[in-house]
Amino acid sequence: METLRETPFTRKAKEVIRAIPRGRVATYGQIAALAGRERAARGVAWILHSSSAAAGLPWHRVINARGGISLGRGRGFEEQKKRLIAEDVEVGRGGRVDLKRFRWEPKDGAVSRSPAARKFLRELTIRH
DNA sequence: CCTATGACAGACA
DNA sequence: GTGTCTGCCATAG
Repeated sequence: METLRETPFTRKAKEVIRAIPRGRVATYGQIAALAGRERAARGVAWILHSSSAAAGLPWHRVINARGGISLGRGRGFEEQKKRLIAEDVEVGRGGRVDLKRFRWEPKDGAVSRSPAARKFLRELTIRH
């Protein structure tokens, strides 16, 4: 695990992650979009796999776009599942979470408004 | 500048 | 549903 360098992106991404409420989850791509970088999902993953940055963040509320826990068995999967269940998020076989029910849907003001964030929120509304 | 490395996402078979 | 492939991006050397 490396130490993370503080940049505007990492700062914003961490802000977004901190804003995820207890009992809800967000995807890597969602965090990236809300942080203003629609396609930087891998950048978000980089931030989280760097323990120095994950410390103090509700990292367990971040899952992949398929609604699954991305950590491997024996490499954090069990811990993440346990933490989610502890806040009443239903986690099924293979670490599956129903995004339709547990995805965090930030209201205006919950997160800074970048074009990417606005687009994400708009598309989320359309899906409803 | 260049290469390597992901807790990714989407498209497609 | 699974497996593969490709594009993408931030960050570290």
